[in-house]
Amino acid sequence: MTNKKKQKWVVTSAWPYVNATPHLGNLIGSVLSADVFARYLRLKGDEVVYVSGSDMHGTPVAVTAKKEGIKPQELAMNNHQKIKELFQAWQISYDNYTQTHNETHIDFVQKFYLDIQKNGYINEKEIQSLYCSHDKFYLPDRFVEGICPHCGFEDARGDQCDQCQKLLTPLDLKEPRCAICDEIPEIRKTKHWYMNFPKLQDELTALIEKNDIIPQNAKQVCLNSIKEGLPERAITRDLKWGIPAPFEGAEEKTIYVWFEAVLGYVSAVKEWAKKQKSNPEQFNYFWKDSETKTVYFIGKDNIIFHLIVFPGLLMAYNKDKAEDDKLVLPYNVSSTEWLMYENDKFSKSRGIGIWIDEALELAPLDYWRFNLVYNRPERSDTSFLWSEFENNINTLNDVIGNFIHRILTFIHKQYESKVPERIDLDERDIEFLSKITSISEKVELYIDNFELRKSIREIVEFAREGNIYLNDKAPWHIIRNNKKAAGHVFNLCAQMVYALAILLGPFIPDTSRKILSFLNFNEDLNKLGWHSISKNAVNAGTKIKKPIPVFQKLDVSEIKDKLDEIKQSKSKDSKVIDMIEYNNFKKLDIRIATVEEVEDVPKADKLYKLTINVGEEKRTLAAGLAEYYKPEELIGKKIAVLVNLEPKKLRGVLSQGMLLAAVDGENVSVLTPDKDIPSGAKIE
RNA sequence: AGCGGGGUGGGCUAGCCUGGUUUAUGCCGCAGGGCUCAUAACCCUGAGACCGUUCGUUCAAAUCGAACCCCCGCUACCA
Repeated sequence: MTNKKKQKWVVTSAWPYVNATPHLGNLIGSVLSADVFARYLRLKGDEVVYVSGSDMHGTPVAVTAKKEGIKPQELAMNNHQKIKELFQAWQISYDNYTQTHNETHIDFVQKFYLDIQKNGYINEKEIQSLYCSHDKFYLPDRFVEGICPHCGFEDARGDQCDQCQKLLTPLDLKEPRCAICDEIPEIRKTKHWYMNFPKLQDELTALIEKNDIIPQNAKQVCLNSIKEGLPERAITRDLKWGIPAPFEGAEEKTIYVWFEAVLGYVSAVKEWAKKQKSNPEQFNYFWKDSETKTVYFIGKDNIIFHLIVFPGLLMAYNKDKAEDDKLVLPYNVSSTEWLMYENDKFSKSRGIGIWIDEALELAPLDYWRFNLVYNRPERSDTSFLWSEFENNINTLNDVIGNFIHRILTFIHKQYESKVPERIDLDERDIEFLSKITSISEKVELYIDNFELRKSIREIVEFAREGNIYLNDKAPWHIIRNNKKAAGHVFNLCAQMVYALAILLGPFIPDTSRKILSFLNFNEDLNKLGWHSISKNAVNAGTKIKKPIPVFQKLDVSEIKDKLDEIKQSKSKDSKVIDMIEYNNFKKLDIRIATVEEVEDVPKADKLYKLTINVGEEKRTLAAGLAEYYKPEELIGKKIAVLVNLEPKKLRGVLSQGMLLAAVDGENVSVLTPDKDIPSGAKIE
C-alpha cells in the first residue's frame, strides 16, 4: 500500500431548524448519514472535522416565543439543548454541534458579508415596494394583485400571472391592490441588499459540471435552475430576530436566515478550532487548504442552497483572497430522497411518523441506526415499513449476531475460550479468506461513492458468507475425531468476527465495541483502524470472553403498541383546549345555506366555486372540497356557513364566507342540518 | 397547474447513467429438503415477473428516444 498523505475532510450535516424536533427522515437524510461517513473516515485514519448546529433564527421562532411569552433567544436555546442531547443519545459523533446564535458565527457572518460587499457582489437597491397603509406593512409579492401587463388577466399576483404564467414583480401590475384588504397600496421606497448571483452564473455552472461525484439528480436540478437564470436575491429582511445586517444604512435589518445558517458550516469549524488549545490554527488548516474535501449531507429539498447559493457565496468571498486564504468549495453534496412512513409523509400535525426522541424509547439505538442506513432513501423516496423494520432487525440478529455467537460460544465451550490454531488451508479455506481480505475494499468503494445503503448490505452479505462456510465445513462433525481440524475452522471464522466488528464500527459503534471486547481487543476502534482487517487479525491463543448474544429479536407488535401509547399521551397534552368567552362565540354568524351551483376553479385542483343561497342573499364561496366531493353530491345540499368572515380572494374567486366541515385526515364531511330548515336560519 | 422523483414476481428491492456477460439480482414470504455448533437460528433446492402502457431507434432494450397512464413529494389553491 502506498503511504499516502492523510486526506482532510470537513463533514457536515444540514442544520436542523430549532423550532422542531427532527424525525427519522431528517435523521437519515443528513445527520446519521454524515455520522457514518465521518466515523468511517476517522476509522480509515483521515483527518476529519464533523460539524453542524441548530438554526436558531427566523420568523417561526419569533412567533412561537411571542406566544409563550419568552424571548426568542431563550426559546431557541432551550430547544437547541434538547436537540443536542438527542443527537448525543443517537451517538452522533460531532466534533462541534453548535448553533447560529453564537458570537463566532455572528461575527463571521457579518465580516463575511462586508467582504462580499467589498468584492462587488452586493447590490444595494432602493426598491419601490408597495406598502399597505391599511394593514400597515410592506406587501410581499404574493400579497399584491392586479392586472397582468402581458395578458390583461385581472387577478394576476405580484410574483406571477396565473393565466399566462409569466413572472412578474408587484410594480408590473396595473391597478395593484392589497390581496388582504383590497385597498390600493402606496408606493414607498425601501432599501434592501441583494446578492448578485447572475454575476456568478458561469462560474457556478462550471463548478457543477466539472464535479462528477455529485449525484445525477442534484446535478440536473441545479443546471436546470441556472439555465433558467439565477435571480438576484435579497439577503436582508425586516425582522428583529436574526443577525444584524452589517451594511451601512441597514441598521434595522437582519440577514435572511437562509443566507447565514449555511455559513455555519464554516463558522462552526472556526469555533471548534478556537477550542483546540494545542493547535488554534486548525481552522485555516481545514477550510483554507484547497486539498480539503468538504461534504454536505442533506435532504433533496436543500440541493439548490448547497450547490448554488452556498458555493456562490464562497466564490464571492474568495474573490479578493490570496490562494492560501480561500475557503474551499464543496467536494460533494450527498442528498437523499424522502423517507416516508408506511407510504405516507411524516407529519407532525397528523401525528404520522416516528420522531427521534420516540424511537429511542422503542428499540435500542443500534437497531435504528442499522435499519435506517439499510433503508437509506438514496435512489427514490423510501417507506419506513414496520414489516421491513422487523425483517431488517431479524437480518441483523440472525445473520450477523447469531453468526458471531456461534463462533464465540464454540470457541468458549470447546477450546477453553482460546482461539484455536490454524493448520493447512484447503481450497475452501482459501476462498473464504479471500472474502475477508477483499471485504474492506468492497465496502470502501461504496462508502467513497456515498452509497451507504449498499455498503451496509455488502456487510450483511459478508456475514452470510460466514454462515455458508461454517455450514460447508460443519466443524461440529469434524470435532468428533479431529479437534485440531475443527479448531482450524474457528480460527478462520474468528478473523471474520473481527472483520465484522471493524466494518460495523461506523454504522453501529456500540455493537462494534461489544464484539471487539469479546475478542479482547480493548483499544480504541480508530486505533485499530479500518485496515486492520486481515486474515491474521486475531492470533491463535487469544483468550476471548464468555459471549453474550449481541442482539435479540424484538416483538414488533409490542413496539407499535408502545408507539401508539406515546402518541396518545402526547396528543392528550396538546388537546388542552383554549377556552374562549361566550361573547367571542356570539360574534360568529353561522347560517344554513343551500348550494345552488358548483363550478371548478381553473388551475386549482382542490377548489370549488360554490354559489349558495343564504335566505334572501346569494353568495360565492371558495371551498377546498374538490378532492372529496363531486359537484352533483353538493348541489341542493343544505350546509352550514360562517357568513361574517372577512371576504378573501382565492385563485381569483372571492370567497364570502366559510363552509363548515368535519375533518379527520382524508375523511372530510360537510355539515348538514338534521331536519329540514330554511336557508338563512341562524346557528346558535 | 409548474418543478422534481418513481412505476421490476405476494411485499421490499438490484440492475437503468456506460444497451448484449441476467434463463432479470437479492432479501422476506411460500413449498420441499439438509444440519443440529448457535438466539426455532443456519445451509441447500424449487415455484413465482409479459421489467406501468403504446410506439420508435438498434443485429440486440428493464436499460436509449417519444407519447400516454398511474403513484409520491415540493410550490400555488384548502377561509
